[in-house]
Amino acid sequence: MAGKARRGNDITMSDIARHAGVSPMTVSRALSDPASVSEEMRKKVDAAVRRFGYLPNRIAGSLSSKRSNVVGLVIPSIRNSLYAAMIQAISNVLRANGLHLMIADSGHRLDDEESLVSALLAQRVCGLILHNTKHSQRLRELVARSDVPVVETGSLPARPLDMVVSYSNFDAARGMTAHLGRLGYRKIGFVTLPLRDNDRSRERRRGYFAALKDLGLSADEGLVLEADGGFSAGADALVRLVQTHPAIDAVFFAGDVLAVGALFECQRRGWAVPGRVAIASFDDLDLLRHAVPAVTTLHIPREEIGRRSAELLVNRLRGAPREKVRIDVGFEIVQRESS
Amino acid sequence: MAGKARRGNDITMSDIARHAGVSPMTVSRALSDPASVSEEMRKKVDAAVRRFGYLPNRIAGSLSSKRSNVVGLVIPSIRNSLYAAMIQAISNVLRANGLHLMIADSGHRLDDEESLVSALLAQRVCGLILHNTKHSQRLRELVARSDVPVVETGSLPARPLDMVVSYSNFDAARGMTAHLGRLGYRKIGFVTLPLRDNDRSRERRRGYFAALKDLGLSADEGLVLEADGGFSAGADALVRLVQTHPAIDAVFFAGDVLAVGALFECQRRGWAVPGRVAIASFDDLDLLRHAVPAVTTLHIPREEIGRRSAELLVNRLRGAPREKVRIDVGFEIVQRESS
DNA sequence: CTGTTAGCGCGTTCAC
DNA sequence: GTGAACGCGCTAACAG
Repeated sequence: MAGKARRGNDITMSDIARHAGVSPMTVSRALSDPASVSEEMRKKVDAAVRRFGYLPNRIAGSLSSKRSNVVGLVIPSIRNSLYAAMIQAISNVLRANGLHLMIADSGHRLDDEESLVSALLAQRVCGLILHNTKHSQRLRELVARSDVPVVETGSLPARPLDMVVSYSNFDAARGMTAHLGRLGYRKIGFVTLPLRDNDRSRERRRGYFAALKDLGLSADEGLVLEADGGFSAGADALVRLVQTHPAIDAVFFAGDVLAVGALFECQRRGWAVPGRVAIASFDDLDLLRHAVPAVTTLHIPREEIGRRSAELLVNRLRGAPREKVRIDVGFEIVQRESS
Repeated sequence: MAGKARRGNDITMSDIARHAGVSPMTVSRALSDPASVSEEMRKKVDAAVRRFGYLPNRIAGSLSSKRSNVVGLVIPSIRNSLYAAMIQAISNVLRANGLHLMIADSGHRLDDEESLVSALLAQRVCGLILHNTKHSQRLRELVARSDVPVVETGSLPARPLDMVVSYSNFDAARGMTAHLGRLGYRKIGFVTLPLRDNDRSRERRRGYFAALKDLGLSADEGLVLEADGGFSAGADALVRLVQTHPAIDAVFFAGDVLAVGALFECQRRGWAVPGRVAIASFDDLDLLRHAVPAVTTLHIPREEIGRRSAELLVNRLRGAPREKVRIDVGFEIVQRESS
């Protein structure tokens, strides 16, 4: 499946050259590096370009120069506002540097990630950003062979492909759990997103247990629930926890909008937050700040992650030496009214 | 700014051909149309491909065949969950058809849209989806000359570039206002997103006024407020309306999360919704269904818009005749507790 | 500063 | 069913 890119009578660089009375090479230079050409030539070329509405063919340019200006991005799900801030930041940085963005959605599936990366490499992207750090073996080989700079994000892997910009899911979850402990909560529930094929979720759960241990609280598997994303899932999880463990005094939702769903459920049932049960969330959605009560959460600098990832790629493309970079952007605990 | 796409010793089709003991042409065929090659050849080629981890160079392929497999998408803002559902749908359809997606963010600026489209056309995308229907003259020329299929969305323009898949902002806003009238509300406020460079916002406002007229209600300019996006903006707008027009009994928020911000503000102030003031929103964010009270809103089938837009492109690329298509996907009024 | 030559890695086209 | 020749539109490398 593919389509004609343009009709037959497309205007080429030679056409422009002919009409400007110069060589194609001069046109090429006038367009890509105007300073390298005399003003007279430049004017002639510019005039012809405007007159015919010439658009250079970047495909041909890329093939010839062996350099592309497209960066590939693979994310687990486009439909997740968390990533939107990151993508926006990536897009801004790339654009400021004349680069373009090709986005692919892996749907949280590892094998799909592999085929997407291979498709992106076939398109000869000049860099890759992967929001995922657990990869198939073949993906690792593909990437290694391609010699394309890669930034991984989403977590801090033990064995990075190349560069990494992320925060530690373990530290963050541990930090929030400890925070709740410090506030005096003693029976802290934990609701996680699906753990399968998702090391980010697993790290968060590990962090939760580590903090319990630090706090000298006993780990009760019954206080941990796995939930799909979404408001209802959060609501259901909260209700189940409260009903099965009436002594519960706080719940930490380690994912997407779960906490808000739970909060709404409390409003519906008239359970005071944090009076009956405190609520904490992961990720600083705008929503959380404005909800009533405002929700305690972890602020992950998603925008910064995007920006710095893109900047690292840009630097590499500009010739920065190939060295492993590992940036931990950290996180922040935002204490609000819900805890 | 651009980067080496790969190191020098990249494997080419000729390399594979040599090692498989066949001609490059056979490799090409074995990969793009396996059925056109004898099983023996196919096996030899496949073996060599796997052995060397060969990845065809789609850049070269596109240049040679004059067909690309990348679709360009321009949206006003990546950071807007409304578009996420649409993008996801587009991405799914394209992927199922072997196409890729290049995303650009115009930041709601018309001149940026123009330069982005021209960059995408330079990349020789095989199709374009534009979430915007008001374009610069040069953009219209660019697109016309390129002969690339285009789908516009976001509203139903009087003078489409090519194909259109959208709903009518006018009809939707009018429908909701009429709905509020039918429910008995008589002093209906209206909060719009910025009107500048945004025909979608303007259409919505027109729809609001048209409905007031239909209802025989007087149009009071003081009941109309322009607000930036975001929760706070919605909250502020509501408070201002209620304070300047104490008799107000409903407010229709024609944009993004404004309604939710207002609802939260009501919770904070103890204003009953819909007792003191009814609230209606535009666009069926998940959030609205789960808020307390659940918010009356317009359901715009964003996912359908994305899916059908992509399908139209795919059909064209498959050879469907070039005819103007205009699909109105409609909308639905979702009556909930807030009105 | 400008032009010439020679590819980039494929697919189209036409022979066989 | 397979191969050889040619060209896609541009840029690297070198010569002038």
